[in-house]
Amino acid sequence: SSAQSAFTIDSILGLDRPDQRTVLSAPYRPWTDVKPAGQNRGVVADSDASVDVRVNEDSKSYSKSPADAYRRALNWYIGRRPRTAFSSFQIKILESVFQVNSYPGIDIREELAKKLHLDEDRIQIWFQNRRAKLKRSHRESQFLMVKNVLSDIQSSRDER
Amino acid sequence: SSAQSAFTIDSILGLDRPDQRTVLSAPYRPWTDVKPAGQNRGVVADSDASVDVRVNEDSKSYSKSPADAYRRALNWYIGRRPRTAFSSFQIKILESVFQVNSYPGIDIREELAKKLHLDEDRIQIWFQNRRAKLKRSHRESQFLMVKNVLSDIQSSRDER
DNA sequence: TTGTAATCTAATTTC
DNA sequence: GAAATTAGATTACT
Repeated sequence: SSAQSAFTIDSILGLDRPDQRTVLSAPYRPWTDVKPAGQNRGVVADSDASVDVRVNEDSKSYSKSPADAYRRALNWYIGRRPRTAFSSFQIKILESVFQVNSYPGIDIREELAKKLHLDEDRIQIWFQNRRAKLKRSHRESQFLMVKNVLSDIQSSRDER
Repeated sequence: SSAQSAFTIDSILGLDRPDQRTVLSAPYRPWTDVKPAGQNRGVVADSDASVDVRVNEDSKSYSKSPADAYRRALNWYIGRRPRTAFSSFQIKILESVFQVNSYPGIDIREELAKKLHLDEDRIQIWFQNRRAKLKRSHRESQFLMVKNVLSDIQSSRDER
């Protein structure tokens, strides 16, 4: 029964419309949310209430060239979340939790979020990236070990 | 409690689920647990049945470096299928079909698999993920609409 | 330039 | 099959 024949590649290629994607799948940006009166441009994630003092900006003056401003505005328009800058205190806590549990469940993530004044989403992303980093470094060291073993074999062979 | 997976290989090896063993012992880091010799996986079976050699003509060429080989070996050990990289042609076809039918039956999936040189499983997973993506975007746009209505109400109230 | 937050999506798990 | 999550790869910001 050729119910399938309706979907040959050729026929499908015929009705190819380039810009249906934009209509169909708008970017998913939940943080574009209701902040009634406020600037939610806050970018830097945490606020008060903690030991955390993130003062010293060093003296890195960022170039505020029109090009940069334009790029930033474009990114905002495109919808990328402003990069979160974790405080050293927040990172210390996250790292110490990561030591004992690299896969914190929702409960732990929520608790961390509350105590560090971060969104739970930020916590989750942080752990994802942290695991990727650890895995990367582990992979590289393993690779180096293999490489060294191989070169050892090579050199011991050369000695003969 | 963990009566769920009583005698799976993973549970015996302690590779079960992260949250269950964090308290008990070392952190759960699957990629660290590599034990070279092969008694770890009961199901090794045949060699390359799922190695996924599907490098497509117009997709990015993959480097065959030792590091990559090692990564693939790791993935095999851990038991996760190597990530499939669909070619732009394949995606174009899949998207086109998705426009017309988001729930293709087995017959359509098989036909796609054959014509795109993919496993039918990959097709099915692709449609599942694609539906999830579409659902997310719908949720988001609905939310934006509500948000706009609310802010309209707010501003019209401010005008008084 | 480097490190890493953010994004996208294929694959997995649980229900 | 949906929902939630993880992994892998990449992008882009500082």
